Amino acid sequence: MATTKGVSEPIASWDPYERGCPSRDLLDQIGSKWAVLVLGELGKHGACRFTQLRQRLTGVSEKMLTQTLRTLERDGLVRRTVYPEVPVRVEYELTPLGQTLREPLRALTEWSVRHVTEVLAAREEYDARSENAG
Amino acid sequence: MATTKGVSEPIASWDPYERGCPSRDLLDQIGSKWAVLVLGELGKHGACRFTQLRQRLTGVSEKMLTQTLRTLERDGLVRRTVYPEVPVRVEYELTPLGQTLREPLRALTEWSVRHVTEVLAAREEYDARSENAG
DNA sequence: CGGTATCCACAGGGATACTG
DNA sequence: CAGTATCCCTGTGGATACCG
Repeated sequence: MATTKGVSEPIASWDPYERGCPSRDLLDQIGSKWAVLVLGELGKHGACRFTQLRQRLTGVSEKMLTQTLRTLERDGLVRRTVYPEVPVRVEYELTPLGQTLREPLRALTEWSVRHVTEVLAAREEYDARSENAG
Repeated sequence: MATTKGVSEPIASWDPYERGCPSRDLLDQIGSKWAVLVLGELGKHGACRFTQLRQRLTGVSEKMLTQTLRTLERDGLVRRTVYPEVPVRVEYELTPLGQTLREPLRALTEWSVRHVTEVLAAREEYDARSENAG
């Protein structure tokens, strides 16, 4: 799972609208389904354990939660701390870098909550028109 | 192709952290790879034609661009206007609802551009440590 | 020009079982 | 508790060809 390191890969551009641009890939990462939710949870509750996250993010599989946390840790957004107790305890929390993502992500989440009814209405109208035209 | 309309589906919750919540799905939609970029382009340049978008979003296939635009149109975020000329001209632009997404999305995009170097550095460090640790 | 239709490969992601 | 390993299926998304 070492993923491609790409340390010496030529960087075509820093414009996120260009393919192969690191910031476009990054944008894709942090905007991904579970990353948004994990980051949001850690932003709201502070340090969380694995099981807490799994319970709060209804429907996430262990595999995806682990995978998401590993990626976030690798990207320096989340810090993973192991407490060598028995049984072992592991806590996840936002790094300072991760903290800087709180506000943008919170804004996006709030948008989706505030405007979901409008979107739902738009869908119904679109579907209704498709039937008539269709 | 009518996708599930889900008009009468029971809504479990409006908390985006709950599975099956419409706002969580919506968050997933607007955060998706191409939707972010399409919305961003339309936010920057105003009305755009299909071919313009395809050229600016380097690497997007016609299929995905069409699919993304259809979803955004159905969600009421993008308006599609057909000018019955020969050859036909089609323009896409943000609706008022879509406009309200500009700022949150711009903030997120800016974040990824501003912090990409830190993330890249974090990855190298993480990978280096993984090698040492075996 | 601006799509739609079809085929196909592959990765994302779920379910389950097992381990330090 | 906090994962890892495995299997397997679906959806994503590319390539190609054709239509209004």
